[in-house]
Amino acid sequence: MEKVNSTKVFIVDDHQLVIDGIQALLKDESDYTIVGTSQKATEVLDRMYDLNVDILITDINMPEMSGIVLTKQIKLRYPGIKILALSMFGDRHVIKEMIEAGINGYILKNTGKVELMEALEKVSKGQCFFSDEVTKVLVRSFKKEEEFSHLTNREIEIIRLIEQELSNKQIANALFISERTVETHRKNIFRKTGTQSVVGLLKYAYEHKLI
Amino acid sequence: MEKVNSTKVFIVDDHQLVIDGIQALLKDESDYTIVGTSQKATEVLDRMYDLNVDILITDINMPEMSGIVLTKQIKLRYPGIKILALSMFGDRHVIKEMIEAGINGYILKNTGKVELMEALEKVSKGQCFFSDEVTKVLVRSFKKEEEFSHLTNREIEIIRLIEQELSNKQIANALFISERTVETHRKNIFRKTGTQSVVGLLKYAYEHKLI
DNA sequence: TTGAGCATACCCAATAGCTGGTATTTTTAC
DNA sequence: GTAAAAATACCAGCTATTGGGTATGCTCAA
Repeated sequence: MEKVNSTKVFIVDDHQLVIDGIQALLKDESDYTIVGTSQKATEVLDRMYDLNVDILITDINMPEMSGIVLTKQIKLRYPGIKILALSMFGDRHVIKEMIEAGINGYILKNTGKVELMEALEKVSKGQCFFSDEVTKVLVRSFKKEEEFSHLTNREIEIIRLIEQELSNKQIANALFISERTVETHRKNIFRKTGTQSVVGLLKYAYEHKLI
Repeated sequence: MEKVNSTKVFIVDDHQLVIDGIQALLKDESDYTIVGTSQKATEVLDRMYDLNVDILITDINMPEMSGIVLTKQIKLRYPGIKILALSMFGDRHVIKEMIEAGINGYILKNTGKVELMEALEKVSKGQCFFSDEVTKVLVRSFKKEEEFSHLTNREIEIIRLIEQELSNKQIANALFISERTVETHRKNIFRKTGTQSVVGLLKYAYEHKLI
């Protein structure tokens, strides 16, 4: 199993089955050796110390510590480790944050073995790899670049107050502005986020981590 | 690979990686033969026809058709097929619905190979298998049985529709009841949950895993 | 210095949602 | 077989939200 020139891979995912799955997929690939796995992002940092890991495959949505935080920590303490993000979703903001955190690749869990191998190969060579869907999001994002959904600070502040169950009047009092102003902000918020109700807005806010 | 007495398994999951993973895990287990896989629940029904499947492993959260609907359909048309549900979450209501739909087992994706094998073994024998976490939910549910929030099924149904951003009128249309009835249900829901706005209600729903 | 973007503010009409009732018919449970 | 619980339905009135606008200072950058 251990091979001198093989790439050392470490897997972090809170779903053991995904870990086992990837492990099974890579078992026969002598180019890759899995040197460790973990269900908790929090314990990964210390385990990196003596393993000489080449590629860290990490889930993004994990309890306790997200893949984003983990990536930042890893890149800070072990800049040599390449990171391949593995996620259920191709959310624009998450992708953006992960890229800013310094990932080398981003694949979705609905991709298969072939793409995983391709991703590992590219990443191990120092190149980048993104799933088609992720690339699509990137391109779209690049084209419109915030154009339609750039919420101002004031708007985000108001979304948070809405989430606190304040009515327009209460928000107006809290911020020392007129109720009319709050109404205008709400209108702009709905327009920018493409939502039409508080419910939709809050789902948007949760998704985009505004709250 | 094909073995006469081996149990025939079919896997449905919208994440190809999970499929590949399970496939890899079962590759060396001669007791199980994977006779097919699919990323779309909608196409599974027809493919069951001549495969003589023993166990269907199905994800629950899938686009287009949920595992719940799929289970019901399968049980209707192929009552002999055993169904092992595979999910990210141990949501009380989903578990309940799946059990009502007739599943034989329910495991979480954060369980490993050992548990998967155990589950397959029990299910293939006609027994049931539930992950520890799922069992815990079942027991808790049995003990308190709605005690603290005793929302009725209808009420929960309505909460879910509210979460889907439907207005009272739309909910009324969707459920073939009068708008007045929906209003009454809403009143009762607010009273029972101790909330006063949709926002509060949804937070309550998320906390109590009603959604 | 001019224009874009932001925060502020107002008006009006229409719609939706909330409050606090009452009441009938099923269903379920004992 | 009866009583409780759930689901259904209606009314009236009130408040809040929404969507259509318009408009004024202010700041910052081209």
